[in-house]
Parts: sequence; C-alpha cells; structure tokens
Amino acid sequence: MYSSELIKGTLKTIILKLLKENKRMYGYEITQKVKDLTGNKIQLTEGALYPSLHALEAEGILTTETEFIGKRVRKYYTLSEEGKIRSEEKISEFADFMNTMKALLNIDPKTV
Amino acid sequence: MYSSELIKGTLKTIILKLLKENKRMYGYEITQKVKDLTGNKIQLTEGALYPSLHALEAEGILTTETEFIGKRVRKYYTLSEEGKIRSEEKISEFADFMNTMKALLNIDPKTV
DNA sequence: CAAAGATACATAGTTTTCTTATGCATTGAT
DNA sequence: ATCAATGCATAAGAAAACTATGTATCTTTG
Repeated sequence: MYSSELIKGTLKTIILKLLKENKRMYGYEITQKVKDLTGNKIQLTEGALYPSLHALEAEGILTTETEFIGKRVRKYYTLSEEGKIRSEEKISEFADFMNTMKALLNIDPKTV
Repeated sequence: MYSSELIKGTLKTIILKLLKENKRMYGYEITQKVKDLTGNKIQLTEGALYPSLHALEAEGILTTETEFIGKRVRKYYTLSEEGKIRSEEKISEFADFMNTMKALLNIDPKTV
C-alpha cells in the first residue's frame, strides 16, 4: 500500500480508464479489479469511490443501470458519449504528467 | 498546466528530490526550479510550498539557515540525516507508484 | 445451523492538502 | 517613479479522500 497522499487525484482517471476498457462495471467490481491489477498496492475505499462515481454521474460523464442479482442490488456504470471523450483526455493528461514527473525526479526507467 | 488534482500528493516528493540534488535551496528558488524543469507545466504556489516546508522542518526532515542578501531575508533548507533517508524512500515509493499506475492504465511507454 | 466473511450499496463527519487571497518588504528595470 | 520580480508568511475556504458507520444479502466453514 502506498502512502495515501500519492493516490489522491488519480481516482477519477482510474475509474474512467477501467470503464473505457470494460464497458460496464459496478462499484464493488471496480475496487476488486484495481486490487487485482495492482497486486493489492492500490485499494480503493468505498468512502472515496462511491461519492466519486456519483459526482461523475451528476456531471453526465457516466450513466447507470440498476440490476437485481437475487435480492441484492447492483448498480452498473457506463461511459456516456461525453464520458468517452473525457476519459481519453484524462488518461493522456495523466500520461503526460507522469512523463513530466519522471523527468523532474530524474527517474531512470531501467532502475524503476 | 495540469488540472490541479494531479499534482496533489507529489509536492513533498518534489521538495525532497530537489533538496537531495541541490543540498541547499530556499523557497522561491524551489518554485523557479520546478517551473524551469517542467517547462512551466508545474508551478508551485507559495501558499502550498511554504506550509509544506514548515511541516517538513517541524518533522525534523529539514533544517534551516537564514541569510541576508542585502536587506532581504533568505531561508535555506537542507535535508537532515533523517531527511536523506526519507527522501530516498519517498522517491522510490513514487517511482514504484508510477509503475503501478502505468500498468493499471496500460500506458505504452512508446506512445507517451 | 450459526457465525463470519464476502458482496454491495450509501452517507456523515473529519482530516489532509491545496488554492485563493492577502500582507509586508526589498531590489531591479523602464 | 512605478511596475515586475524577489522573498517571506499566513488565514480562510474548497476539494478530495479517509474513517466510521449503517443496511442488507449471500456464501463458506466450523
């Protein structure tokens, strides 16, 4: 696990990227996917994730469908058309930012 | 300039890295150095930088010396012994984090 | 079969971190 | 003489995430 401050500011980028690749995901699924893909290094907390999903929905970036699995509710999120554009923007902005930071911190890719 | 949320959580890492390489720097110098090294992409605000420097000093990570250039005061910051260790840790943690994010976001280095 | 753990949502209160705004003072350039 | 740059600092507010809590269902295990 990373010190929490590092992860700040990356949450929306992560959400948008996962939804871009998986079309349709629900909240809990996102937390598990991130946990798996990062080998437990990044564990999204629900207290951060759900408000963030709601905010993206309110902005019109995500749309939702609610389904019942037995009696249990499941809320699927999908990128809207605008969301697809925003998703691309966010990801490339983050990629650019990482390059800038890599240069600033003089991190040699081979040693990383 | 990046959307400000991206830069969050990286400030201390940047400070510690610059001090590791330059031995002794003052606040304003840090803002200019970051601006130069990133081609204006990252501009630290004084309202963020000074409180952060003070916090690091209070934690015993940085030590200070005040000098007068003419009548103008200049406060130099230097890594303490503990600071040197923490600096290494922070930088390698960040490097690790960037790799994790790169994998998570599936960013191809060639396209970045 | 009871309890514990996993699944699945949600929100309220608090903290951390940064932004915006402001203030003071000196120095250099036009 | 005035404006931009240098150089420090802090206070008020916003944004984002964390911690804690709540509800409820389903699955595994002793």
